[in-house]
Amino acid sequence: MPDPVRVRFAPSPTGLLHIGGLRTALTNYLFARQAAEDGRGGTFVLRIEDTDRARYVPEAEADIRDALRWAGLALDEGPGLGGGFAPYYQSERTDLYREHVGRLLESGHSYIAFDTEEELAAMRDRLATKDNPTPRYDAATRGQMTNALTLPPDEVQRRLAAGQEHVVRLKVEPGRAVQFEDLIRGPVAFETAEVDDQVLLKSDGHPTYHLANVIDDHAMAITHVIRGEEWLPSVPKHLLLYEALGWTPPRMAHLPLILSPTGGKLSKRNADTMGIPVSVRDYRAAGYEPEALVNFLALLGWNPGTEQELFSLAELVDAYSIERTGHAGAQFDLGKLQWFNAQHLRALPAAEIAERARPAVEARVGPVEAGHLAAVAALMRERLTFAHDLADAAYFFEDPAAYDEQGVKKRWKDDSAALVRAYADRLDADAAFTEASTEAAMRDLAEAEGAGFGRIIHPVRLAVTGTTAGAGMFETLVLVGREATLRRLRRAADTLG
RNA sequence: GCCGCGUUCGUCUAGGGGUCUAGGACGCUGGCCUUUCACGCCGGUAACACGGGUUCGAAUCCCGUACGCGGUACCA
Repeated sequence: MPDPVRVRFAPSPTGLLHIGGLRTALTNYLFARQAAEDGRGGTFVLRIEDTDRARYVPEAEADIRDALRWAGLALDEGPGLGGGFAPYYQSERTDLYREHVGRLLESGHSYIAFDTEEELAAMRDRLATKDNPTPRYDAATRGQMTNALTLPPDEVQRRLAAGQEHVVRLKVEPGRAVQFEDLIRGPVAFETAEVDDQVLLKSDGHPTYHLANVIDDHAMAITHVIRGEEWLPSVPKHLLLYEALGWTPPRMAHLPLILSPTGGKLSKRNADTMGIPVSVRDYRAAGYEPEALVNFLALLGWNPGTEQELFSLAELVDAYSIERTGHAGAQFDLGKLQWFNAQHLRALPAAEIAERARPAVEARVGPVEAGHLAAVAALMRERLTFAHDLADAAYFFEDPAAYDEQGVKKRWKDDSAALVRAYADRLDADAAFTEASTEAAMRDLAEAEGAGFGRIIHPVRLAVTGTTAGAGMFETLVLVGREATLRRLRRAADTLG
């Protein structure tokens, strides 16, 4: 019986959670949930990889949690959530890393190095050529550096006793092939000659990503490592570490990257110039529904093999299979995300759309009554891309402040004022004021005046809503209400002449 | 430069030797519906990077080239 499935999302708290990070989290979440449904365990762990104190941003963790919660990705284990593998902050696991570094030092799999940053830079400068612009610290060069492999043992001891700053490096022996089976890409192979003597323990005493990651994944019984493709090149380092520590590595899956709409890296700067949000917080602020973002992200680089495109999170859990993930980077298409947004939005109950639209609507027209707002949402749902688009239909709550210029030019004729006034008079006598009665009133008027229906309905819409577009005219009138309709009709007749 | 990973409509993708005159979705577009705008429905546009090979047969397998992306840090 295989070990119960445990996966982790291990962000570094260096800034706001990225769209790419959310995708990684989502994939891990789906993998865990599906395993859980199949009775194979399925624990989704959050681990905070705060080993880079220089880039540490205190607010980042809260942002990450907010983003996950908003997206509906519930955690099973992590800081503050319990689980038997605490602490979940790497900054609190330093002793564990030091202990294992001690083992690696003893077994000869790693060594101490004293080179300063300047010395490393000097080495690279000295060794760099046109054909080899970035020389590595590895078997070929370490003999020229200042480390426990080149210094006499007593000198090493003397320096350590004197408190000289140092790092611990992984001793990588060339001449071996390291390979593994990626869940998404299949067999991937590397030569150890291409792997550098990676720093494992930094001079500030903190581990690097590679060390902490391997130790924690093992210590936390992680069975599947699912992360972005940018990590693929560091897999051999990790595999060598697992081997040196005598551990069985977890299964690994490297997700294709999310690219900018033009194919490049979806960096913050890059995205900004294209008007694309990059942090989850920005998507939220822009009015994207979490269901839509999740659906869109899931389908970026993955498909169910059927023609279904609209998925809820629960449906994704059932349909997901990591083997069906594509291998190539996927360009981000904001237009398609917006389509997903419209689809998910209109699938919501009217009352829910109303509540999601409420902040934007109230910012525009002040407090609105829930029932009325829901009725407006029900009428307008098919015309919305974002919930906040409902605020554009402010005429349901207040008289139009202006009339669409183009619309007036096109629809407001010489006889419009008279017809609108006449229609107002008829509605004045219409006590019922229903969709049927208001429509009948207009048809009667059209017939009595010998005017085309369009001669009346368009000016009426302009008068009542200030625009030329919108839902059914009579449904709109009923929602606007009798008093407001009459007032607007007469006012438009006066002001537009 | 080197290493790794990729490459089907503009974009997301289906497809894994014959069923591919390459399917779906977004976008764009023609029409229908509707005396508004949308929605919906019907239609159109548009792709197997290139060159060799294997095979009776290749979008699918192999090799090479080109191009793209990632990595090449005491960042993750």
